[in-house]
Amino acid sequence: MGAPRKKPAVTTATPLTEYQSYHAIIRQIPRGSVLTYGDVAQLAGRPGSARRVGYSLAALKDQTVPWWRVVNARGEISERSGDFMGAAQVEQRVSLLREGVEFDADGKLDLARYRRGAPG
DNA sequence: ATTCTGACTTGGG
DNA sequence: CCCCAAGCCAGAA
Repeated sequence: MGAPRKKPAVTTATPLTEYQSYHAIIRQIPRGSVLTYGDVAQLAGRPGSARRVGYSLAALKDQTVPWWRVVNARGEISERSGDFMGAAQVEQRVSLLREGVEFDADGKLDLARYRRGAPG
């Protein structure tokens, strides 16, 4: 074929980075509901990459992402590194409490109840 | 280019 | 209930 291919005149839409795809999913979690890291990874079509969902949140700058609605598979708020006195964990818990999510004495929430798509 | 790092999950003992 | 090993793989240095 004739003309050599050149660079597209207009920048093609950059595909979402993996992190952005996780953030897009997290943005859709309704108030008062949660999703686990594994759920987010799976919904993004990357089962097995749960860990990286957390990493994507650690790198988060976009304030519109409700990061506090993501908990681990045991219904707990995960610890992060470099979190002085667990301040970030407290912040997450308070945010969820404000949305009506209740925690038991062990600091765990009932996934069967609050996980997005769960009854009740 | 290469190496190191995780806000996790699952399965097995 | 606890602890551990393996799997995951894009970013950051």
